[in-house]
Amino acid sequence: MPFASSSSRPRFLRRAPDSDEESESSSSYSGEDDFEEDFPEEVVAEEERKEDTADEVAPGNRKRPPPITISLKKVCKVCKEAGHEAGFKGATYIDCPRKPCFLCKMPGHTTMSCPHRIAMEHGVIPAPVRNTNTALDYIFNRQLKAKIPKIKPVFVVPDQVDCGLIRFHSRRVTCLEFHPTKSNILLSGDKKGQIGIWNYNKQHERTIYGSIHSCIVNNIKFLPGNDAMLYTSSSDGTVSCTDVETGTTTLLLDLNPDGWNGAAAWKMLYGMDVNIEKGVLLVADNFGYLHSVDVRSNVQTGEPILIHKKRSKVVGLHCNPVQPDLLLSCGNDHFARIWDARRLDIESCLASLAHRRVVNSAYFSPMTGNKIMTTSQDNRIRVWDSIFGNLEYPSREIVHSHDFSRHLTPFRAEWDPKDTSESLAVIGRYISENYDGVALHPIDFIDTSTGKLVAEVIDTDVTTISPVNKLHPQDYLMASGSSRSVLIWKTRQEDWQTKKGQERNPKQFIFRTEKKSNGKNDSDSDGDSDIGCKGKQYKAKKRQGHFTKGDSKKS
DNA sequence: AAGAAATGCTCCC
DNA sequence: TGGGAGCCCTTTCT
Repeated sequence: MPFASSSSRPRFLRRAPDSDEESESSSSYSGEDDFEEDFPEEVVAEEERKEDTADEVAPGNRKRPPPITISLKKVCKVCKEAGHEAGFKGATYIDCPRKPCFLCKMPGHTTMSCPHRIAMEHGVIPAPVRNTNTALDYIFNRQLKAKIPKIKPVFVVPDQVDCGLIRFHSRRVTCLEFHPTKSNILLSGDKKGQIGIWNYNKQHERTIYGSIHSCIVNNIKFLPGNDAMLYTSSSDGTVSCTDVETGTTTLLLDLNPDGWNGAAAWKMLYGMDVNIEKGVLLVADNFGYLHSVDVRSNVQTGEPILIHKKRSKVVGLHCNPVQPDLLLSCGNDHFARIWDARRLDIESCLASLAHRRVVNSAYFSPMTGNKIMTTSQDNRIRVWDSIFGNLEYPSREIVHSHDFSRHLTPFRAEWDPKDTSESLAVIGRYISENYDGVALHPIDFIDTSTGKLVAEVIDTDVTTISPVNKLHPQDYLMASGSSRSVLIWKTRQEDWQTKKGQERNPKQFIFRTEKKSNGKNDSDSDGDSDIGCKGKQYKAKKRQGHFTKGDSKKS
């Protein structure tokens, strides 16, 4: 830095007793001389500036670049106060002690010492038990309880990467869907509006449709009985129907027919689901309204209906798998709501499930449709065990790190569609864990009936966060979207729980696509297939053959 | 290799 | 009731 030549050598240049390489790099600077001559006095240490500013600023209003301040004091980058530091130390993140716990959001402790982090049951908050003795309880006990399996099956967790397309998309992945009939086909949507189609058993059978949407694809859905067409909703305000084979697209709904009239007027479509009985596609927008499209005539039916707070985003819609007229919605007004689709108006809401923050997703359980699971930005997964019971409070709240970050696709806990006990859920984790010196973000499998963490799935090739995860409806595999990449995970073996330490099978392939900016093809050049940037230590460990997945993690 | 950008929700007035 | 500042574990590119 130019201060090196200024007449009075500032005292901060002296190497502090515990300082490291920072002052070295300062003095080695050989910057521009002009700058140095013109503004030598601008560069001052923080403490000195406080004393001198009055004299310096007063004479004239000479146009000057903003003063550069340099301090070697330890300053927390989170709360900006001195005396402590927060951030990564190696692969371990040190919390700012002045902020509430990053996991459970309660003050008085940090993430490391959070009781929910070390709890056996992964931080379940039991809800009060209420015996309401209503007619609904009677119906539940009489008609439904017997159908719920008593013995819990062994959970099967897809725990190792089988194959993947690194940087398949040009922006982060926002949604995933398996093809309903053609085995091995994965559909993926991204933030840019592109839709990827990939046969994950064949590395090179993949396509990107780039002109269906102009921004975030929020949903990809197939209609029962029609495996040729995919339906997509997007933040460009449209619903489209696309032929999987040809890519030809029909526009079904456009909420911005007059184009751009400013951000305040732009409508976006988030939640989407199909009411099979009625043959309608339901979509919800960022103004609190529900729209429906008849899928036989491909025209909009009825008027939009306000189902959440006006001008708030409705991010999720789900039709009950057993009773399609039962609709579940959720959104930015901190509520999840149950509706009778035959009578939709804001007064006829069957139940409003309150949350402390934005609700990212709300799903009925996949088989009986009798449970509800929601993911909220207050770092809690909530489960209601029976939609016929008392819905005032959830049956359980499971503390889990899936915070909001504007740079990430919102996390959504999803049911395992193959689990007959309707208790296994999958969700990506936001905060990292130090796995043998490498910070990784696992994909968590949670038994929602107990809150127990069944498995935390990692792969050393995946250093980025995986917010989008989809379990296959029939096969024991999972697709995940992590940054711009898509991956397929399979189970190591049937009884994976008992043979944890066994050797991994080699991956089929991880195909790394070209960097798009300069056209330089760096694939296969170095053999590294990291998809994140925290790779330094990881690469070093990998070269030494140091890293095995069975290793215990540090904590 | 440090820095900037992208950009959604909350809080506060 | 709304506009604007501010923001804790990102990821990518320069």
